Amino acid sequence: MDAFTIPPASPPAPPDAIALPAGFDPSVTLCGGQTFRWTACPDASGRMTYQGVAGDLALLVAPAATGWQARVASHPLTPERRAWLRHYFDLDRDYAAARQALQARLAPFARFSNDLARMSGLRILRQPWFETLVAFVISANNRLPRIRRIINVISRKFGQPIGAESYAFPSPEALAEAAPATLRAECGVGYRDRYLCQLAQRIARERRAWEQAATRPTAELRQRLQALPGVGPKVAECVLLFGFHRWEAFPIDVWVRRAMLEILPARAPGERPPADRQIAAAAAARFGPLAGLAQQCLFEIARSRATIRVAQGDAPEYDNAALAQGAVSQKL
DNA sequence: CACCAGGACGGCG
DNA sequence: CGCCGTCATGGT
Repeated sequence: MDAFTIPPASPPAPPDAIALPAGFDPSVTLCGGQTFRWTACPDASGRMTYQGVAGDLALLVAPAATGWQARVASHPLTPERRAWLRHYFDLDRDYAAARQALQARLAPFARFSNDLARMSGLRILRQPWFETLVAFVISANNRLPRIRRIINVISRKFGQPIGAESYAFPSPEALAEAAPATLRAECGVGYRDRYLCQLAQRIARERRAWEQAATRPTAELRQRLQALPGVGPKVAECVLLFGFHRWEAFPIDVWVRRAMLEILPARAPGERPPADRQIAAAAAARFGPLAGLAQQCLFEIARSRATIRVAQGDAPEYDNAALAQGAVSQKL
């Protein structure tokens, strides 16, 4: 037990719902880049609510008298399901303490330090690892809206129905039945079709070994993940963080790479941009066991900066040609 | 139309 | 090891 596993004080739990901690931000947590199974939709009175699937439960996150609450829309809320939801939302971790420590580590970087306040309601969900694995194989060279669509189509075609209009993500065995041509033509996974077939068949065949692997040290689990088809360094880190909840994992994608250029020591003009290995080392040194949370904050901050500028019709905020030559964009 | 996206893979020097 | 072209698909 470390300093970040102290149970936080939670609002009183209603009998038929889970109370989410004060300050919880469903928009950045459920509709950001870590899960692809939630959609925001206003209710009859215009208030924003969030519908999603977690495991084999259909959920509704809605505003309550004090903050947000999560209701199970598909099943009665038994004590077992309540415990499962507490685990899913990671309620036994003190995010206030983690955030405070992260704020201190980012204090030298004013722009991040300021934007970090907007991420105060971000939590790292504890998602089922097989779904996470498949989702982030699909995420490679892809965009968030299309990833969400693909995941939902796959669930509808191969997963168990939950209630009227929701579907659980398929088991490895169920997904292993899918033909590559079906995944490509009907689910839109593109060239990732054979990765997904091989992946599902292998996990189904090695299911017991993978349940054991979940208890192994991060370095070993990382190595096993990267040996899977379609799983490279970045996807492996995402599965470690979001599927196995290893907070020392630090996924480096285009957004995080751009953000970390601000944190790494300034380079001489013309010097090559840092390799991912160097970025990872810098992240481990600066963030340590908070690397995963730091990464998700940096990701959401960098991406929100871009969408704000796009919405304002401003020029692109990142000049990729300049970045390739080693120059940091002035607007970043 | 070109370019990009939560990259991975195979081939090459 | 590092680099580089390629890989579907859909949105700007």
